[in-house]
Amino acid sequence: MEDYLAHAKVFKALGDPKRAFILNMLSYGELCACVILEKFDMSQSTLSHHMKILCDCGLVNSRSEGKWTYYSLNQEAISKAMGFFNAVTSSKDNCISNEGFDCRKG
Amino acid sequence: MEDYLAHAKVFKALGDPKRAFILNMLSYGELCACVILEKFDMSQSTLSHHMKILCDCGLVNSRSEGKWTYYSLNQEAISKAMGFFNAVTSSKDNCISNEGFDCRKG
DNA sequence: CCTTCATATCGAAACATGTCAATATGAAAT
DNA sequence: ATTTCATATTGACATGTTTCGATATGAAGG
Repeated sequence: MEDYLAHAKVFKALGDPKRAFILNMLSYGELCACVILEKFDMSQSTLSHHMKILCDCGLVNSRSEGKWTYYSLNQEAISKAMGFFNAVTSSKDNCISNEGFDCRKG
Repeated sequence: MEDYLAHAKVFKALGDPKRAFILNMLSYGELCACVILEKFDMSQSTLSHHMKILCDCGLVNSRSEGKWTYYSLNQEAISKAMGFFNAVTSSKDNCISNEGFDCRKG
């Protein structure tokens, strides 16, 4: 279940449309917080809070340069999240079937 | 931004480790609610609530058969969620660069 | 019909989240 | 040194989520 905690933390972060949108913005390259802020109708403190959540779950990296903070994607974390979906969609032909799970047989 | 609402709804659903685990259980095939319930330390009403969230976001289909309810994955919804990650990770070489986003040039 | 069983819904309590204004921090410029 | 600017943190409030026990629904079996 611990695997699922890490995955769930990433999905929880993306569970807010604004954060999902920010992730997409960052797919075009590193961005300064002030630029991201311009695209939204939200306070500076709220954006800072959202960026912290994206960083804490590992999806986004931050880097300070003078007064500015730059954010970028962490491709490895994104690959891990995709791995969850791959595991879910991959064929399970070699695995134990669901017959053991059938409630009419218990 | 509407795209992100749909995506965010799916991610929000997976933002709970129990629901992420249930999705993985379903990757092995269709399951009866009563069987899922056995794997968790939660009340029946709580499981019903979680299954509703997984169904409402489209990730899971449900089917009634007599007294039982069977749940299964909706592969299309899963593909769409993967599409979000693909969009984020794919090369953006042909797109507008981030130069227009640079806070030092405004 | 009445009971039993599986699931859904309701109502309430505890907890988490999103948001803002105010304030703190820390770097750059004057 | 002082001010200014970008960002982070704090505290407070409204809203949403998770959870349970209790109750409702609806199918199957006596």
